Amino acid sequence: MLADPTRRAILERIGHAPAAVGEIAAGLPVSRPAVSQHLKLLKEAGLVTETAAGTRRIYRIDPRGLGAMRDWLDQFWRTSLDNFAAYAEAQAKEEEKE
Amino acid sequence: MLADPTRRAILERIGHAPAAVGEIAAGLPVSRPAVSQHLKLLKEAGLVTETAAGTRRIYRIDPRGLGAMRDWLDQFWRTSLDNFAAYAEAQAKEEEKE
DNA sequence: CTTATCGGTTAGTGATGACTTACGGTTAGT
DNA sequence: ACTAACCGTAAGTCATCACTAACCGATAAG
Repeated sequence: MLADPTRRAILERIGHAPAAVGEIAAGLPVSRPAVSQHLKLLKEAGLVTETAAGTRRIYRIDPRGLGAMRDWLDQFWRTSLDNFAAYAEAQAKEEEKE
Repeated sequence: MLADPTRRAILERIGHAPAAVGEIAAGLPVSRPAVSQHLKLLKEAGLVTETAAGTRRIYRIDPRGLGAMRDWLDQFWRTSLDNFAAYAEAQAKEEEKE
């Protein structure tokens, strides 16, 4: 998902300020349909929302999706730290025996 | 990077407890060399550390790399929220004019 | 109604990358 | 030394995905 550089660029672009598809594509070395396809995936992933404004579609960051991803990583980070600490402690006791 | 399911599975595996390559591969539907290749990338990405133990190589989560990634996402999340709020406010003032 | 702008969709192509098989190197045990 | 266990690497294959070109629908302006 966030592996693609173009997709990250798009996210940072509309993370800075909401923008239409054409505007985003103008600042990137790819065509407009490519951006459109990325936005479709980002919308399905819940990272982006779309609002119609005339013929233009304004895309914005969806704080909920981004927050959820943050929470997930945060959770994983914490449990990993806990297990890391637990193992370090167990290791210390093991060496104490010898 | 974290786009690949196998890679996420490996991370969660050794996030739970340190493990050798063969042990990790045994719990996954892929071959041992595949796991080895993933671990190479994860090590280069700073998400994992390797320690030799006889013929076995024990892999662990590297809290620094994982924390860095967490911080990056956290930073991005916060600035996006700020810009989101700023635009909402500007929008409110704009409507106030009309 | 006609024209222009804006954007989503489809089909096809090229590149990236995940995987397996085969091989070689290193350490532990006998 | 010989054998076995464990692992990294190289080469090749196959699927996935990002991209472009072409097309069509919808809205705005004249």
